[in-house]
Amino acid sequence: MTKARKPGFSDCNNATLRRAARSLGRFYDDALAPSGLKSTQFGLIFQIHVSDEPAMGTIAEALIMDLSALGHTLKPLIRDGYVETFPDKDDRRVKRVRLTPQGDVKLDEALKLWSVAQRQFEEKVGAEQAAKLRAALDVVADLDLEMPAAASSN
Amino acid sequence: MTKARKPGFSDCNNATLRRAARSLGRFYDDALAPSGLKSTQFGLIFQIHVSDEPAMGTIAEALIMDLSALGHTLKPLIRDGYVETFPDKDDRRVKRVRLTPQGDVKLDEALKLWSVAQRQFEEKVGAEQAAKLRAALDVVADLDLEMPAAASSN
DNA sequence: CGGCAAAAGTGGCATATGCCACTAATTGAA
DNA sequence: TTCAATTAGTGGCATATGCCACTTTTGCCG
Repeated sequence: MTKARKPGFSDCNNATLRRAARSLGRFYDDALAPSGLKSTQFGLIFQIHVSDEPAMGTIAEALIMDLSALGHTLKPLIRDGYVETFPDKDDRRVKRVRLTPQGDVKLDEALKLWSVAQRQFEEKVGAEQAAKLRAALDVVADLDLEMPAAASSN
Repeated sequence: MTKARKPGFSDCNNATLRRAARSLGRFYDDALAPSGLKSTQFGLIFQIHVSDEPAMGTIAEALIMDLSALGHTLKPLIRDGYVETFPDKDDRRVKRVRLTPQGDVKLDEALKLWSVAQRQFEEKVGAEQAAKLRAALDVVADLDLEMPAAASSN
C-alpha cells in the first residue's frame, strides 16, 4: 500500500514543494494583506532589513533567486517608497539597497501581522516540527544539485 | 546560540519554503529543459494524465492552486497542442481537460528527464528523507490554516 | 414557473521568477 | 597602458499565480 494513493498525488519532490508553497503562501498573504504587502515582499524587505545595505547580488544569493528577478520584484517596493537604492562607493557596478523610513514603518506593521500567521502555523504543526521542516528545507535549498550528464563531460 | 545565524536567515516558514522552491525548481527546470517544458508544466500535465479527464476545478483543487491561475497556466500548453479542453456532457459550466496524443508523447519524453533529476535528488538527500519531506510538505499543504482574528468576529 | 444564490470559468491587472542579450565597470594580464 | 574576460545590473519576453469583477449555468425554493 504505497502506490496509487489519491489520484495524481505526485511523488515529485518539486511538485510537492510547489504545492505546499502555494498553500502556505496564500495563508501568509492573507495574514499580511492588511499591510498591503505580499508575503514575498515582506520576506524581501525583511532580508534587506537584516542585511547591511546589501548589494543586489548579495540579496539574490541569500534568497537563492535570479538577480534579474530580484530587480523586477524590487520595483513595486521602490515605486511605493519602501525601498531605495544607491550606488556603491567603490564599485560603480554595484547597486546597494536599503529601506526608507517608510519601509521601516511598513516592516514593523507587517511584522505584527506576520507573527500572528507564524504563531498560528506553529501552533498547528508544532514549533519543533516547524523548525525541523525549515531546517530540512534549508538543506534542500542549499543542496549542490547538478545534472550529471548535463554537466560538461561525464 | 539560537539567534543571529547567517544574516537574514529568516525563521519564516513561508520564506524558507519559497526559497527552497526556487532552488529546487531551477534544478528540475534545468533537467526538463530539453523537453521544452517547465517543471510546473510537467507537474500539471502529469496531474492531468493521472486524472480521468478532470474538470478544471478538480485539477485546481488537487494542486491547491487558484482556478484562474490554472486557466492561465493551461494556455501555453493548449497553444502548444499538448492539452485540450472540452465541455462536460451534463454541466455546461464545467470544462474538462485531457492530454492530446502529442501531450502523451511529450509527457513520456519529460518523464525520462524528470526521473533523472528525481533520482539525483534522492541520491543526495536519501529516498527515506525525501519521502519524509514530501509527507511533511503534504501535511503543511493540506493544513486547514485560517487567520483567527481575521475571521468574522473575535 | 420565476428569480436568486451558488458554482465554474474567463479576463484583466499585478506581482513573482527565470533566461537571454546587452551595457557599464572592473580586473587581470601582456 | 590597453584589451579581453569577468562581474553586476537592466530590459525584454514568457510563464506562474492570485484576486476581483463578470457571465453563464445550475439548483433550489416559494
